[in-house]
Amino acid sequence: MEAEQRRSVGRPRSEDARRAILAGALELASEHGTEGLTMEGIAKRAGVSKETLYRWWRSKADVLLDALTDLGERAIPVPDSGTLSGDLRAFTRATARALDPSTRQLLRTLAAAAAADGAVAEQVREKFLRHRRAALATVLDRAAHRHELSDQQISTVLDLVFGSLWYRLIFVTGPLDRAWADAVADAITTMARD
Amino acid sequence: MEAEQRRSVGRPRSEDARRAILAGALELASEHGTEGLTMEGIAKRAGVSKETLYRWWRSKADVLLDALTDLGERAIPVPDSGTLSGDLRAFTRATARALDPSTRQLLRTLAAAAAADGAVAEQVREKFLRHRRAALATVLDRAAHRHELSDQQISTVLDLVFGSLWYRLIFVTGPLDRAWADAVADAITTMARD
Amino acid sequence: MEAEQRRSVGRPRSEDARRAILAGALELASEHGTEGLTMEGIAKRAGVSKETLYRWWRSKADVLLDALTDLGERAIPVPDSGTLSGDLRAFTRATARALDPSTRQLLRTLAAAAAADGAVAEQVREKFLRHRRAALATVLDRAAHRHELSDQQISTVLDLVFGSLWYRLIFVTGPLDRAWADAVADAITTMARD
Amino acid sequence: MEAEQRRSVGRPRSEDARRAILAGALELASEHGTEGLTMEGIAKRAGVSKETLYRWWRSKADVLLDALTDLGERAIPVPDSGTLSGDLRAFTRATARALDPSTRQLLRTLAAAAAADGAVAEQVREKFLRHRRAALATVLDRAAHRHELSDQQISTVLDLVFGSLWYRLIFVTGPLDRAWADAVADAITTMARD
DNA sequence: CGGTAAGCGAGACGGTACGTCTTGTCTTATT
DNA sequence: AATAAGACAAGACGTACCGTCTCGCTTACCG
Repeated sequence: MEAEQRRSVGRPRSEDARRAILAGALELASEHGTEGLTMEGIAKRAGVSKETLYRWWRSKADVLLDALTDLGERAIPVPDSGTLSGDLRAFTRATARALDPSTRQLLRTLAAAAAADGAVAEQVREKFLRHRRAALATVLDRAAHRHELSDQQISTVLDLVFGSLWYRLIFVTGPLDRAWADAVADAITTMARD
Repeated sequence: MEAEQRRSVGRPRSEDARRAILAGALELASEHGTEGLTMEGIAKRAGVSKETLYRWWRSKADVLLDALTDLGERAIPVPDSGTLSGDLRAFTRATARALDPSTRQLLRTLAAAAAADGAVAEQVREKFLRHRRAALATVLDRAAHRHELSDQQISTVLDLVFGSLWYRLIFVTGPLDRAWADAVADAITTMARD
Repeated sequence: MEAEQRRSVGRPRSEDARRAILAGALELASEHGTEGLTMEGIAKRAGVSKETLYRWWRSKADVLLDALTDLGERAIPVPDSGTLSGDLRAFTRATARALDPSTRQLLRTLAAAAAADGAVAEQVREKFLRHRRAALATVLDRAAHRHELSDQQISTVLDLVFGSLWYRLIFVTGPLDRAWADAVADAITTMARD
Repeated sequence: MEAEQRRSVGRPRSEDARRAILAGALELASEHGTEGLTMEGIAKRAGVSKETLYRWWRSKADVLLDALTDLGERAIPVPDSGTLSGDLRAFTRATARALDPSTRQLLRTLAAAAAADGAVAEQVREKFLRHRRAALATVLDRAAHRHELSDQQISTVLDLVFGSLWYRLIFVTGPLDRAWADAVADAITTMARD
């Protein structure tokens, strides 16, 4: 509807440029982190003029967020083993498995941007964290229906699980491996068992 | 010993400059966050030349960490109410109480620096996080002795509690108030009750 | 001829656009000089797309010259008082009188373009200077017929008179007023009197 | 005096950088004219940062003028043959001889800058034209003492001679060679002869 | 009278230069 | 030897025009 109503006037936006920019931003953030992520660098990597970059995005955080949206909206598998314990383990293990080095660098860059600027933090919440939280919330809701967990606990558990994850990611207080996944899942399960 | 052996030749280091720099860095980080924290700005605020700044510190993160060391080493009260539940509540509540707006800005700036650079993350861990973890670890150790908690759970609980804290601080997923303090304390207590 | 041979197919060129562009260019050059004369600005002022501008003119100098053609081809009154002295005074005085502030700005802009680019200089010569030189040459030719002046001197005198004019216009070494007009006319007259 | 009072504090200005910048500006202006003279290009050619450039000069016109000052202050030989005719010929011929292609390009660039900006025009007058006018004025003064010329005519003659020169330089209405030099010198001489 | 083709507006695009800012290093004279 | 003062090379910032491009719409003519 929107697209049809907004009959395009003028040269249409280049989809190639858009893709190259978002891909370039992801690459730079993955490879060189916050330091390597500059508007100048993104433009160069994408073979695009700065003008074009600034026409569509206000800042590098804006570009990065847009680039991560796909990744953010990618369907997150919601395990359903019938027990909270099983579901939690499946979720945390899958999460740990997804964290290859370049993804970690990417997420650290994102965290740095969020920590540096409240407006970015809000965007990260809306465009990125929300989907992950929703996936885990589904699991927890089911557990609540089975009376394995109280409703009030759900949001606290969300913070505990994701908090632990980002905390380790940012400050590297320990590995984010299968051992971590199981420890967190077990801790929450124990907590839920009353 | 060290000081006496290193018989100083030439002009001694200015203690005034050192203090002014660390104080200035804290102010700038508290007031304007990552954006406002520049080596240039710190030097100006402290009435000191950039040369002096770079002679003693390599980067702004280095200055900030040094400035935060006092704050980091300030004795953290370790509650002892006789129960894990009481101690946890006391700890989380005290923590929440300490988080006035400027401290939050400061900690967010610190988190941004750590997320951006692994070397900084390590320093933050060693010089800052360690003390807080040690304080909470003392509480948890006591609980372990009373068999309220298993030894393996301790490090997981540390991550859960501090993870939740920094997660909220960075992404602002919710307030860090008394309600948060109690919810986290209760969750951990429930978990420990087997 | 040309127009009839080139039987137009398709939409005819917009005369409105052409006029608006030339008028806009003159205005911008008069008001803001070289600085304010940009293709972007001309298009905007004329309410025309850059495409249209570039379709018909290659550069701003091109537009400006075209815009000045009317002014260049406007009949320049050739005085005929019967004496070289009278004719010269009439010519230089009329010239000085025509130089209101916005015209000066315009001519300075033209001079800047000519000085910056030899191709533009040639165009200025052909489309603009030629007419003025022809007018003065007529006066001088008559004087030569009356033996007030030798034929070889004519081109030198042209350069002296117009040189003095542009020199003052560009470098502002003095006013271009009636005093100047008379001084130049008298100097040339004296020279011609052998 | 000045230099001794202004005891330098801080790192002294780099004389190498200054020279490289002025030389680079001259080269660029001589080789590529107005088009090729950019602050970015000067910095690059001089192996200097833009910061340094902007620290000492506000604009390219400012740099160019500074670069031309040496050339402007270079002693201009004042001929003294005893007759106005001889002196004038010597002066105009020497001037024409000095105008090699790269100098012409340079002067055209200067004229473009002056025509484009009144403030630059004033600077050009003060720092550049003044010396040339003074040299010719000396010759004319001598002629006035010999009663070959009236005092009032002097400034007019200055404008006529230099006007003719710059007019040909900018608009290329004819060559600036020995023939031009003699024609102008003769015209002025004739004029002076009453 | 409907097809065809150039003109036109809108505006995106890759570039280049602008003038400013911060970084980390350096070179002085002073303390 | 440490300091303040401040110059320096490097390079990113965000903006402005450049000249080109790609659309869809308009306006004639020509068959």
